[in-house]
Amino acid sequence: MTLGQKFYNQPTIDLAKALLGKYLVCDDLKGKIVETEAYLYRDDPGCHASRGPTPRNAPMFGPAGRTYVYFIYGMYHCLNIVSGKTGEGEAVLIRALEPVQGITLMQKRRKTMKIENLCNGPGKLTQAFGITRKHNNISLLDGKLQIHNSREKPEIASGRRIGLSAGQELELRFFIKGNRFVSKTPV
DNA sequence: CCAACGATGGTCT
DNA sequence: GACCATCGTTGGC
Repeated sequence: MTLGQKFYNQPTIDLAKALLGKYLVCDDLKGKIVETEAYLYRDDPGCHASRGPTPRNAPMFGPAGRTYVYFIYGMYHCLNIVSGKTGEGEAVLIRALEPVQGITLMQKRRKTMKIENLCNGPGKLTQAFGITRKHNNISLLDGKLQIHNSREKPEIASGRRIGLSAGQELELRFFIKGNRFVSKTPV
C-alpha cells in the first residue's frame, strides 16, 4: 500500500529511519530500502540546500513527499525524498535497496548478475531502476515512483554520511543492522 | 583484500 | 575553473 502525505510530513531524521524496511516501487521493479541519509536545513553544510535555493536544488524547497533527483559526477543520479516543511530545504537520500522484484531487468541495466551489486549504492540503485532527471520533482503519492508500506520494524544503526566534504561529523546515515545490501559497513 | 585513480558533465562562482 | 551526497578498474599486497 502506498504511503500518504502524513508519512512524509514527519521530521526528516524520523523519516530517514521510518523509510528503512519500506519498499521503493517503480513499474515492475521493487526494492526494500535498507540505507538512507538525512540532509537538514539548519547547521548542515553538507546539504545541497544549505546555501539557499538554486535551479538544481529547487525541489528540496518544495513540499514533502516529492522527489529530488540530481546528476552527479557526470555519470550518476541520486534519488532523494523531499522532507521537512515547504521552504526549508530538507531531504532524505536513498542510499541502498535490497532487490525484491524485477531482478532480471536490474541485472541487465547494471551489467552484472551479482544481486548484492545491483542496488547497494545511490548511483547503482537509480541505474537499476532507470531513475533519471525525468523523475525529478514528481510526487511519490500518485506517480510512477512510489513508496509502499511494510510491517517490518528493522533494527536501525547509524553512522557518518558518505562522500561529503562538509558536514561529515554528523551521524545522519541510517541503515538496517546486518543487512548485506547496505553500501558500506558501519564506521 | 585494499587504496588510489580516472571517467565525465552539470552546476555554481 | 573548481567542485561534486559515485563507481569500476587497476595494481599493490
